[in-house]
Amino acid sequence: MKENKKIPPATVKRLPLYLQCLDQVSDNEIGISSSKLAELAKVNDAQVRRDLSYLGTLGTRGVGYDISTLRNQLQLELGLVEGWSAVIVGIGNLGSALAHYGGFREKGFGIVGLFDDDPKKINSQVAGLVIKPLSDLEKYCEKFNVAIGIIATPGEHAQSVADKLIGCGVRSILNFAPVLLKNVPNVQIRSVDLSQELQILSYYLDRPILKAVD
Amino acid sequence: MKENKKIPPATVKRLPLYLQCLDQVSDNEIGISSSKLAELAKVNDAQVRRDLSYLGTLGTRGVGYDISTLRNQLQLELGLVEGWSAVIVGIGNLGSALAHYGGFREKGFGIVGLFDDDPKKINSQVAGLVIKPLSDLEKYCEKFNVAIGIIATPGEHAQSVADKLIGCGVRSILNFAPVLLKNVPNVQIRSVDLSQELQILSYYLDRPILKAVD
DNA sequence: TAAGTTAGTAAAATATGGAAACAATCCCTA
DNA sequence: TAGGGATTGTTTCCATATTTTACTAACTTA
Repeated sequence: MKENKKIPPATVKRLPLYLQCLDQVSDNEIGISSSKLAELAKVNDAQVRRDLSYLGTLGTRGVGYDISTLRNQLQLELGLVEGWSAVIVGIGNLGSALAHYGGFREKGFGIVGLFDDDPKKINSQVAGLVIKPLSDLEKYCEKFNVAIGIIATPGEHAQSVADKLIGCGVRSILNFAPVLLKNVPNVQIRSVDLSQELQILSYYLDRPILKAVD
Repeated sequence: MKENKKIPPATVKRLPLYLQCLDQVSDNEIGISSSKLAELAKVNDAQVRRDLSYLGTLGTRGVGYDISTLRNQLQLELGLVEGWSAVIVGIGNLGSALAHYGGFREKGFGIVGLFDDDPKKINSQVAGLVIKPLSDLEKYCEKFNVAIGIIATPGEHAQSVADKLIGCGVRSILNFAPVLLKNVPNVQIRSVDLSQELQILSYYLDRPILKAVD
C-alpha cells in the first residue's frame, strides 16, 4: 500500500496521457524536455513540470527528463507494475470486445476470467478464456486475487453484479452499464457510459462556438 | 442552430444523467420534485434546480416538474430530437460491439454506415449493415448527412481517419483509439480511452483513502 | 567563467462549482 | 378566500481546485 501523498485528480488523469505520449517518441531519443512533452500532450509546459513533480524529483535541470526513468516512475505511480487481475462480467458484444482488447494486457492488467449467466454462453470460449457462470465468481476471485471487476452487462443487472463483485473482495469497478452504481466505502467505481458520451457530443454539435471539455 | 446561452460543462454532463434517472421512475408517476430527482442522480437538490433552470422555466413552484415535459426539454437541449446520423470506422471487436449497441439508437442516433479497410471485412455484414471501404465514406456522408464519426480503429490509423471524416464534413468525433487527435476548429472531439480509465482506477487501487472523482 | 537551458516550486490568478438561503408561486383545505 | 405547506427559480456567497506566472536552482556547453 502506497502512502497517500495527495495527487490532484486532474493530474492523475494526465499521468496515463503522459505515458501514452512517451510511446510516441522515437526509440533513439533518450531524454525529453517538459516543453516537448507538453507539446505532445497538448498542455502547458509548466503543467507538465508541476504534474511530474508529484512523482518526485525525476528530471535534471538544464537537461530534461530521462525517458525510461520517467516511464518507470509513471508506471510505478499508477500501479501498473502490480500485475492487477481483472474479470469481465457480461460477455455480450461489448464484453467480448473488452476481452479481446489488447490495451489492457499491454498496460499490465490481466484478464483472468469471463462471466455470464446466459446458459447459451457458458462454457464457450472468448479470447482464449472459457465463460463461466457467476456462481464461479468467488472461486476465481480468491484463486487469482482479483482486484478489478469490469461490468458489461445490461443496466438492469449491473447493480447486483457490482454487489457480488464487492462481496468477492473486488476493490475497483469499471462499469459500462448505463446505470449509476451505489457508492460503497473503499471501493472505487468508474463508469463509462457510451450513450452519455454521444449525448454530450450531440449537445455541442448544435453549438459550434462552445467547446466541449474533457 | 441553437443560440449559445452558455451551460457549464459540469451541467451538460449531468443532463444525460437526469434523462437516465427519469427512465427509472415508475410510469404512473406524472411529476417529480428536485429533491427526488437529486436522490436518484446522487447530487444535491439545489444543484438539480440550478441545472434545470438553464433549460428554462420548466417546473411549477409548489409542485415540481412534469416528467414528460422535463424529458422532452432535456432531449431537445441535448439535440436528441435532431436524428443525427453517425458512422463507425474500424470494425474490429470494439467497432462491432458499438454497431450492435442499442443505447445509441434508443437515444435517437442512427448508425448509417460501417467502414473498414481490411479486405477480409469489406462487404461482410455486422448488425445488419454492410461494411464498406473508406473510399465510400464521402458518398455516405453526403447521402446521409452524417454529423458524427465514431473511430474504433487501432491508434496508428486514428488520425488519418479523423482527417478523412472531417474532410467529409463530419463535425463531431467520438474517438476510442488510444491517441490524442489534433484539434480542429469547429469540430468537437471526445475521446474514450479504455486503457486510461483502467490506469486511473489502478492508481486509486493502491490508495483506498482517496476517492476518484468523475 | 559566462551564456543558455531546463527543472522545481512558491505564489498569484482564474475558473469553477457547490451549497445555502430566500422570495415567489402554486396547491389544498377549511 | 385566507392561510399553511410545499417546491421552484435565482441570487449570493463560499470553498476549492486548477492553471498560469514568475522566479530560483542547477546543469551543459563553449
